[in-house]
Amino acid sequence: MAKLFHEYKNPSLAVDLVIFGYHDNTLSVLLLNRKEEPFKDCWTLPGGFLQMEETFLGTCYRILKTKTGMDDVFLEQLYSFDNPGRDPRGRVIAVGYYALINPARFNIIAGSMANDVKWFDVHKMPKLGFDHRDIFQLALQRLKSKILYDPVGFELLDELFTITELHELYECILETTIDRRNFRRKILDAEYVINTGTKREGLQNRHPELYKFNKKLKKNSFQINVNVS
Amino acid sequence: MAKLFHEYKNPSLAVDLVIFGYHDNTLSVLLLNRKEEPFKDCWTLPGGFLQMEETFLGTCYRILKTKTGMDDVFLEQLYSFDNPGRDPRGRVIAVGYYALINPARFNIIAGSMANDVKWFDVHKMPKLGFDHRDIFQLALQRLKSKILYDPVGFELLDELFTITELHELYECILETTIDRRNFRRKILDAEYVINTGTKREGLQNRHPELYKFNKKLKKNSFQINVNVS
DNA sequence: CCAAAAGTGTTCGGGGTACACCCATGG
DNA sequence: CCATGGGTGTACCCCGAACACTTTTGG
Repeated sequence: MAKLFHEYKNPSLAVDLVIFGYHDNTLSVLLLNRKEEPFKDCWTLPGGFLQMEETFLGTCYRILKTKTGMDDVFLEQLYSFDNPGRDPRGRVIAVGYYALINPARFNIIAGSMANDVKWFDVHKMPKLGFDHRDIFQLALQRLKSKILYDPVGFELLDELFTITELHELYECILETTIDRRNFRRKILDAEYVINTGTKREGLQNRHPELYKFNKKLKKNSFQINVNVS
Repeated sequence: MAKLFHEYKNPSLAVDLVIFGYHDNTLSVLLLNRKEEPFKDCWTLPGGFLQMEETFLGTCYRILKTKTGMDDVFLEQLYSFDNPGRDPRGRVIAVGYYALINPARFNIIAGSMANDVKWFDVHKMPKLGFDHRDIFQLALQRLKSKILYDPVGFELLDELFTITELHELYECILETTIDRRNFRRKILDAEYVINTGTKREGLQNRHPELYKFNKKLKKNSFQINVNVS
C-alpha cells in the first residue's frame, strides 16, 4: 500500500450551522456577512472546514466558539449536502447541523472571517450564499416536526420559563394557534416541565408560575397535534 | 490563492449502503464478505469511496450496479458518521444511505471486491466490520419509524400485491401485530393503494385482490399506530 | 364438504378539541 | 376597581381499538 488514504484527492468537508435563537416571540437564525470571496458581502450560515483530527461536533463547537462565543448548546446533525456546484472554489461537501440556543445567554461577536454577525427573523431572510438557503429550509422543517414529539423547545428559552412562554414558542415555530388550555394540560400531563414553586415577579398582572424542563423526560412521551396545512 | 481546495489534506469520504430486502416474511440486509484488509473475511455493508465528480447518489448507484447488479431503487440518506477510529486505514467519513429493494427483481452478484454477497435476516446479523453495526441499526430504526407515515412499504414488494402481503410486511418490520381489518381500512381510506381489479390466481383458497401503489399519495396522508414498546 | 385465507361492519372507549369563567396583580 | 394575562374544568365527538361471521376457492 503506497499512498495513505488522505493523500488521494478528496472533496473538502465543511460543516455548516443553522443556529436558531428565539427572542421577543420571533424565531431567528444567525448569519454571517462574509469578508472574503466567494460570496463576499453576502450573508451565509456560519461554517468551517473539518480538520483531519476533528469530529463534526468538534467543528461545530469550534465555529460556535470562535465566531459567536457560544458553547454548550443543543446540536443535531441535519443532512449532508453534495451538490457538485455548491461551492465555486471546488468540490466541497457540507454536513449541516442545527443548533438551538437562547440568545440571551451569549454575546454574539463578529469573528475575523465576517464583517458582521446578525440574527435574522426566519421570515425575513436575505438571499444566502452557497446552497445555504436549502440547508436553512431543511433545518426549519426539521425543527417544526421535531418539537411535536421531542422536548427540545426549552433549549430556546431561559432555564426557568412559564407555560405561556412555552406555548408562545410553539405557536411561533409552528406558525399556528394552539388552544392554551389544551396545550397546558398536555405539557403538564406529559411531565414535560417541573413546577419550581417560584413565580415570575414584577408584572402588572397575575404572576405566572415558573417551570423548568424535566430532564428525565424521554422522546416520544408526548405528542402535540397541529392542523397540517 | 495557491492551492486548490482538494489539495489540502481532507478526510476520505465513503458511502455505505444498508440495502433492505423483504422475502418470505423476512426483512433482510445485503452484506459483503470482504476479500481484502481491513476486515478481511468479515461481513460489511456494501460501500465505496466518493469520487471527486460524483454525487452521493452517484456513488450509491455505482455500488449497487457493480456489486449487486441493481438500479432504480428507493434510496434515502440516513446520517453521516464521523467517528475518527471507524476505519483503521485512516480518517474516513461515511455517509450512510439505505435502500429498499425487492430481491426478486435482481440477481445478486458477487463483485470483484467481495468473496461473497448474502442476504441476512435483520435478526440474525453477523458481527460487522467498521462501525457498520451502528449504521445498520440506525437504518432499521429509520425504516421502522418511516413506514408509519410515509408510504414506502411497497418498495419492498412486487408491483402488484395483496393487502395481506402489505399487512404482513408491516407486521414483520414493526415486529408487532396489527389488526387485519383496521389495517385494511386505514390503507384503503388513505388511498395508499389502487385496486387493479385482478386477483392472485392459483391459491388453494379465496383469490385475493391485487393492488398497486397509488403514486399520487403524499407523505403524511396516513398514520399507522402501533403500541410503542 | 372441508380447510384456509379473504373480505366485510359495528360497538365501545379514550383522547383530542372546543369552549368560558374566576383569580391574582399593579396601577 | 379596573385592565391584563394566568389558571382551571367540562362536554362532545371523532377516531382508533377490539372483535366475529360470511365468502371464495381448491382439493
